[in-house]
This record gives sequence, C-alpha cells and structure tokens, in this order.
Amino acid sequence: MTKIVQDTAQQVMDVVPMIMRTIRAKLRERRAADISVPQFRTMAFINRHEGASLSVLSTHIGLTLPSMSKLIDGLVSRNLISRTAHSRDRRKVCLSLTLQGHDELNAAYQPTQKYIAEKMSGLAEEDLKAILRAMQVLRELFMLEHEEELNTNAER
Amino acid sequence: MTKIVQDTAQQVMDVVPMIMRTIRAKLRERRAADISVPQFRTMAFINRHEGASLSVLSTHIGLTLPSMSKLIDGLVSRNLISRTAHSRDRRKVCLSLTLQGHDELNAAYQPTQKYIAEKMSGLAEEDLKAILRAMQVLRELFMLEHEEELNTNAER
DNA sequence: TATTGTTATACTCTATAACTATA
DNA sequence: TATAGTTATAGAGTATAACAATA
Repeated sequence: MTKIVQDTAQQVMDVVPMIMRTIRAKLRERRAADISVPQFRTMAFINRHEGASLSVLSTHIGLTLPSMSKLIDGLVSRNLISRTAHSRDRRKVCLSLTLQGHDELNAAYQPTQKYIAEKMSGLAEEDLKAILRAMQVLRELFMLEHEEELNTNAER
Repeated sequence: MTKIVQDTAQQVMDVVPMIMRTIRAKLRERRAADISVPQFRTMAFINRHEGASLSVLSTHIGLTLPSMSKLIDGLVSRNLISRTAHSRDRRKVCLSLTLQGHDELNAAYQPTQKYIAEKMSGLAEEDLKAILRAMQVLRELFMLEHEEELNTNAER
C-alpha cells in the first residue's frame, strides 16, 4: 500500500464528515419541523428506490423491523408516503412517496444544493474539475457494496 | 451560477452521504459495543479540540446542554474522558480524552481508514491525485463555517 | 445580572419478544 | 416450516424546566 493511498484515505475520512455536517445542518434547517432525521433519510431512500419493502429499508437505514414499521406509520399517517401490499407476495409491503412527500423532500434538498453551489461558485475551473472527477471515482468505489443489499428490492 | 458548479454541487450531495454511510458502518462495526454514535462523535471532537467546554461541545454535536452533560457523565464514568474545572473560569468544564479514551477512538478509526485505503488501492494515480486535490479544496470550503463556533474554545 | 453547567421530570425513539398472516 | 410485517412492552436518549455556582 503506497503512501499516497493512505494519505488520501485519511483525507477522505477527515473531509467527508465535515461536508456531511454541513449537509445535515442545512437539511435540518429547512425540513418541516416534525420530521426526524431517520424519517427524512427514509423518504430519501424511498425516493431512490420506489416500491422498496420494509425489510430492505430497515437494513439500509439501520433500524430494526419493528422500529421501521413504527417510523413508517408516522409517515403514512401524515400522508408523506403510501403503503400498499405487494402485488405478488402479499406479505410484503410496497412503499412510495406521495406527491406531498415529494414536495417535502424537495423543499429540504433544493436549498441545500443551492447553498453548496454558492459555496463553490468562487472556485477555479481546475478545482471544480478535480472535485467532479473525484466524485465520479468515489461513487464507483462506494456504490457497489451499497447496492448489494438492494437485491431483494429488484422485483416489485 | 454556471452549469458545472451546479452539477458538482449535485454530485457532492449525492456521493458524500454514500461515503459517509460506509464510514459510519465501519466505525460502528469496530467500536466498543457500549459506545453510542453521539458518544463516539463527542470523543472524536474532544480529540481534535482538547480542553473543549460543554457548551462548545453541545453546539457542535447538536445536543442540548443537559443532554450533553449526561452523555459526558457516561464517558467519564467509564474513564474514557476526564472532566476538570477550567483554570481561570471555574464555571467552565475542561474536557479531554484519557489514555483509554484515545485507545478506544483509535481502535475504531484505524480499521476504517485501512478499509478505505484498501478500497482505493487499485485506483490510477491520476484518480488518486484528483481525490486528494478535491479533498484539499473541499476542506477549505467547509472548514470556515465550522470553525466559527469554536471561538469560545480558543482559550483554555 | 448573565453565564456555565447540573438535576428532575417527561417524552420520543428504538430494541427485544411475542404474535399474525402469507408463502 | 420460513418469511414479512405488526403489536406489546421496556430501556436508552433527548428535551424542557428548575436549580446551583461562578463571573
């Protein structure tokens, strides 16, 4: 393992949480007051994986099935997501965002993205390109393991 | 605001949480079973800001003062951090890691860093350089606002 | 009188255990 | 018999309110 690899790993471990802190803070600032962070993450996940089941969600968000079930209860009762039975396997549940859920999610996401864009608007083009390339590479690297757990979600 | 800035902001918002998820998962995997994530974050913060006060911590971690106080109770009782009175302002508290606290922190951090380094070990040198540069730039960008809240911590 | 931190109390969130329904 | 999800109950974590000590 060369030195640059270790240095880079160190930098990633150091900087990524810093950025994440800002993203979280902004999201928190903008989201409707009565949505918790796990609920927000849940909505974001369902947005990316329409029709996800409860089990898949609980694995991804890191909650137990009962806790996830209760969290979903809250979102359903506020009409932010819809919960219907899976068409072929009636044990399963099929979750998706309502229109209102989409709106809530966007209302939090967009100002955050705008904030970050403004922050970066003074950067030299070379720096922007480096960031863009870095993000592409890192996405490849960190996506694989993340998608494994979604196999069960492939069929709806 | 040019298009590349917005694209890059989008990528950052998309990829950073993905990486963060991996970091969190690894940390969780390795840390002593009876330390919560907020406790872990607290220890990491104290490591970076030796002698931090309770108020500074609660602001940074995002807990109220009473909650922070209780969390610290738990860490002190397990001999992971030490809590002494500030030398000049005796209302304040002066927090630092114990030797054991350092060990616990490292025991969680190091395997995570190693994991990430291994993940990146196959990358082309150009990609590594792009990541390194991106991290430098992003650090500058996201550090400023973060350090503001630490002014009160400067003097011990 | 303002600031720093702690104690008391209540509530929310999450987990484990037991259960129901479907495959 | 195994899997997906829900309900019941208990414990941990966090907040608000009231308080103590120092500046």
